[in-house]
Amino acid sequence: MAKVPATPRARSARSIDVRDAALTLFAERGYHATSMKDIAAALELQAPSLYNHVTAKQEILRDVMAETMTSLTKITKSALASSPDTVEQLRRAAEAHVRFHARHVREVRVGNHEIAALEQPHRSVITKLRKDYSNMFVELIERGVAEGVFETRSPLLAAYAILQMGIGVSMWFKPGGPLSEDDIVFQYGDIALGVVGGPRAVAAAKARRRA
Amino acid sequence: MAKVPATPRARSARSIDVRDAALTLFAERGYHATSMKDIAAALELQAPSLYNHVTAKQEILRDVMAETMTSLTKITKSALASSPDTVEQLRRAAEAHVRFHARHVREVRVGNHEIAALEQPHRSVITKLRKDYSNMFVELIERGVAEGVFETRSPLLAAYAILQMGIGVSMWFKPGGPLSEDDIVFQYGDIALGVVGGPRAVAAAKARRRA
DNA sequence: CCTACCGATCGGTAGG
DNA sequence: CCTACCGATCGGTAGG
Repeated sequence: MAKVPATPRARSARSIDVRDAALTLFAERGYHATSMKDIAAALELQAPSLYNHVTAKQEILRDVMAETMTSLTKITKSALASSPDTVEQLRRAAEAHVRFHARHVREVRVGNHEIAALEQPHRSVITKLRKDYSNMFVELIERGVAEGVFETRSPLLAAYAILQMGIGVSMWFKPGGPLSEDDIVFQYGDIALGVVGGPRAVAAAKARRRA
Repeated sequence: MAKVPATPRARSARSIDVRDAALTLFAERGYHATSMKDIAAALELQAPSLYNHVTAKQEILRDVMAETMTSLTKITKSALASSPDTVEQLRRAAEAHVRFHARHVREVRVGNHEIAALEQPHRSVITKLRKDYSNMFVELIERGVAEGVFETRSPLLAAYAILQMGIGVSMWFKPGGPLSEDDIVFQYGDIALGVVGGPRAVAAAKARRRA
C-alpha cells in the first residue's frame, strides 16, 4: 500500500526532514552561520539535493517562524479562553506560554533570534503576529487591573516581563534536567501572578488553589 | 598640545570608532550578517583600512562581550553591596541589572544573541562570566528564603525570571519613548520583589518605602 | 588610508 | 539524488 499525503498540498516526508535538520542547526548556530551544505551533511546529502524539497534557505526560515507564531498564539488563546476568571486566565495563559517555550525550544530560539535574518515583507508579517500576541497579555492584565484583582503601574511592562520570563526558559531548558517541564510551568504560573500582584492577586490565587 | 592616550595601551580614537560602528551593526543585523565592508562603509572607509585599527572581526566581538559582562557584573555587585538588607539588596541589584540593559541596548543585544558566534576558547570564558553573574542572584534569593523574607519554590527559577525580564528591556527600549528609563527601572524593581514574594516580601518592601 | 588581490565559501542552477 | 559549475561575496593580506 503506497502512502498518500493527508492532503494534496502536504509536505513530503523528505521535505519535513530537511526543515527539521535546518531548524536544529538554525537554533544551534544561527541562520547565517548555517549553510545549505551543513543542512545537507546532517542528512548525508549533497547541498544541491536539498532544492528538490525546499525552494530556498530563506523559505525554511520564513515557514518556521510563521508556523511557530501561529501555533503559539492558538495554544495560548485557547488556554485563556478556558476560564471565565481573570486571575485564572492569566495563570493559564502564562502556563501555556511557558510550556510552549519548554516544548519547542528550537522553534522559539529561532523565532526570537532570527527576526533580523527574515527578509521583507515577511519580517513585517511576523512582527505583527508577535505584537498581536503580546497585546493579548497586555489587555488581559488591563482587565485585571480594572477589576481590582491585579495591581501594577504598567500593564505593558508587566506583560512584557511575563512573556520574557517564558522566552528565557527556551535558553536553558533541557528535558531530563533537574527541573521537569511541569515544575517550570507551574512555578512560572505562580510567578506571573506575583508580577501583577500585589498581595491581593496572590491571596486570591492561593484561596482559589485551596478551594 | 598633542593629545596623549590615558595609558600607553589605550585604544586609539579611531579604533574606538571602528568598534562602535561594528557594535551598532552587530546589534542591528547580527554578527554574521555584518561584513567588514559594512562596518567600513559606516565610517566612509574601505574595508582593508579597518585592519589598521583592529586585528580581526572576531576580536571586536570578543572584546564587546567581555567588556559588557565585566561592566555589568561590577555595577550589579556594587548595587547589591549598597544595603545590608536582603530585600533591599534584591531590589537594587534588579534595578541595576535593568538599568544597564536600558542604557546599553546594543551591547546586551550582542551579548545575548551572538554567543554562538564567539569562537572558542572565548565562548567558554564568557559563558563562565554569565554563570557567575546569574549565581549572584540565585544566592541572594536563597539567602532571602532562608531569612524568611522571600517565598519561592525555586530560587533558581526566580533568579532566571528576574534576569530575563531585564534582558527583555533591551529588545524594545528606546530612549524618548513613553516610558522613561526610571519608569522602567523602578517598576522592574517592584516586579522583582513580586517574583520572589509572597505577600511578605511585598508588604515588607512597601513598609520600607513608606518609612 | 588606498588599490589590487588571495583562497574559501556562499546560495543556487543546469542538466542529467 | 548527483556532478559540475555559476557569479557574488566573504575575511584578510601585500605592498605602498
